[in-house]
Amino acid sequence: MSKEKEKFYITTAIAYTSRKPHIGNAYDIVLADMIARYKRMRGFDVYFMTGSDEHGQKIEELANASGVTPKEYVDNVSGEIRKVWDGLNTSYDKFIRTTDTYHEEAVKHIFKKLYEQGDIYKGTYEGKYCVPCESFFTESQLVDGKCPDCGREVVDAKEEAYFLRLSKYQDKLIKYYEDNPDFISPASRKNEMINNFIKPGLADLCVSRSSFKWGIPVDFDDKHVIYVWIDALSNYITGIGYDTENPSELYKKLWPCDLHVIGKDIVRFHTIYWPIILMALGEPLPKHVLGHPWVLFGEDKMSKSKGNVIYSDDLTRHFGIDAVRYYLLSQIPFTQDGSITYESLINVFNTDLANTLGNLVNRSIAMTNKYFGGKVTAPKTVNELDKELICEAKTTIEKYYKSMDSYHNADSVNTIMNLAKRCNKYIDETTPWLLAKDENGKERLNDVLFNLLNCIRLLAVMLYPVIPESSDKIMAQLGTDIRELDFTAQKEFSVNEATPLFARIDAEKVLAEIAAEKQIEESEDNIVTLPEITIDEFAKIDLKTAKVKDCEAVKKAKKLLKLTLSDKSGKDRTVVSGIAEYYTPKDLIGKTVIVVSNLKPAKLCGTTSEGMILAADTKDGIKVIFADGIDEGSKVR
RNA sequence: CGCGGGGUAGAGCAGUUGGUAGCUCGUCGGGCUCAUAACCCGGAGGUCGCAGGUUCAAGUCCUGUCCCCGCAACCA
Repeated sequence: MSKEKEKFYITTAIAYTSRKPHIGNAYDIVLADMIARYKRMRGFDVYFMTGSDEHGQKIEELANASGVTPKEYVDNVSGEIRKVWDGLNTSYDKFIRTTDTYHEEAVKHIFKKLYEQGDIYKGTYEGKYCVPCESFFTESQLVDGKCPDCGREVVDAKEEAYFLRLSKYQDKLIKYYEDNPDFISPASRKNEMINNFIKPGLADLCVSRSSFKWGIPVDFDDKHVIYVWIDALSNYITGIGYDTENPSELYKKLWPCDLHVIGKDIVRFHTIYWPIILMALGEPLPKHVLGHPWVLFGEDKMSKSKGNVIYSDDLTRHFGIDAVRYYLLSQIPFTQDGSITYESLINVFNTDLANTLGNLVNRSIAMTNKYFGGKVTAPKTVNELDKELICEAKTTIEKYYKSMDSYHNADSVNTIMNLAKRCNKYIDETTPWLLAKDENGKERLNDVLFNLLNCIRLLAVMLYPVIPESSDKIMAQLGTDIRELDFTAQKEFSVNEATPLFARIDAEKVLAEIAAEKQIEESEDNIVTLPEITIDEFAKIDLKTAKVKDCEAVKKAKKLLKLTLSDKSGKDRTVVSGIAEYYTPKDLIGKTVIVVSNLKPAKLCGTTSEGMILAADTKDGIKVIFADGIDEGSKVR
């Protein structure tokens, strides 16, 4: 307990408050939590910060759509984020919100300082502008040189905006990379940054917007709000009391940050923009950025529109917090994307937690109670089998330190579980139940059980960062609180009653439960009630039957089919529909469908669509509504 | 030729600087009974996407090629 504890400042990315985070978003903080708990265990004075990113156009739009103010909107979602983080038993010290007053003030000061010293300058943002849509587009966003939203002509336009001079710091940044080879991990991400962004030359970054209001205003030019880069990234310093004039004691103690834990999609912002902002401020750079992969659902990226989103509270309700943490921390690879499914989670839970670990703890403690009334003492002799076990325990600890220190979380867990398996094997090798039957076996039996319990103690300690609650339970059952990772630290055990840690999960039963829940949810989703409309409003929609004369896939598009429809009006109608995943052209030709014929034409992937055909969203995908046998061109109402 | 990631046992993954191909689950067979139908041992199963090249030696380096997945485009 020295006063000179080394500090360790760790952060997660701050979560965007557009909607409730799913399990993939939560991976970020669970991973950071494991590292934070580990570092505390190793005696560091840890400061662990997370939070929510609450500004931007999208929030403004979402708030409008749900009829609340942006602040009300983000208050709600930020609360949800905290609930999810807490529901995963994460041990953060501070939760920052970018709408916190101190943050907003500090960001204004940062922006102003950078402007005054010339690192931010006022320039013009040039692009293509669609007047009716009031939107800017880049050349690459245009479809056939026209507005991607409405298909109309766009004009060259300029808008005032503030820019951050990145180019000025380019060489310094490269030098920092060279001097600090460990700055970015995994290493592959670093090459990506250098090759794709730095080498081609850094373009100055637009750091303000005037197209929306929900942001921190530029205090010397109130037409503009500060865009996400400077706002969100600055949280890492404002959250610990940075300000351009009088940074806090906490800031002086903690900065530079030891580790930013972030997703691979934002590595660029944290390894290029963020260091440059800091260089411009004259502050030291973070020591390490860890860009972790994504958690996919099965093969797919989780997304609301795909309907494959998994939320951590659903998972913890069924399987417990530690099961979810264990899965994330043991099954997601270091560099490439990992995947989660209910089946795989149940499988890992049963084999690792219930069978290997839970059963080991249970059988060992049960035997100690049964044969010795719960008390065993350190052995006086050590035989070959014991030596092997103890040796394995020692190398496990070394490997554990090594993989944890390089943030290879899954490797660490794997290493620990191997020791648990070794313990199970030790039981087989030493056959305690036979020793118990032999009057002369008592002393040997004591030794065996002590060695076992002591290894289990080491397991519990090492697993603490992964499954803190279960780790504490194991320690409680062992009746010890000695947390040194040293085999000799423990001299005797007086264990408590053995109660199962993880009850095996009946996969079929639980999967059926989940499926049932999901169905209820979906039917609730389908009952979404839209505002009432009058019959006159309905009459504005011109629905007609039409025959599919021809159909082909739209080139360059995965989801689109181009249909040529005949409705007796004398003129064929082209409709593009996003059903290519469910229908082939052959399925549709000759069929009669219902078409919304007075829908405003739109251009999709270069093809103009003059209407839309009716189809139902079902849990098995999209089903076109056919009207075979009805004369084409009939009015539908 | 839009950008990026990947193709290693049935499934999911490791394979550091090139030197006899590993792990988990599953599967088949055996053992044990302290324990949560758990635990332990053994077997089967891979020409490391394909084709060339460099090398005494390539999953590992180089070239070409095929396929898959993200992003972008797109769900009228």
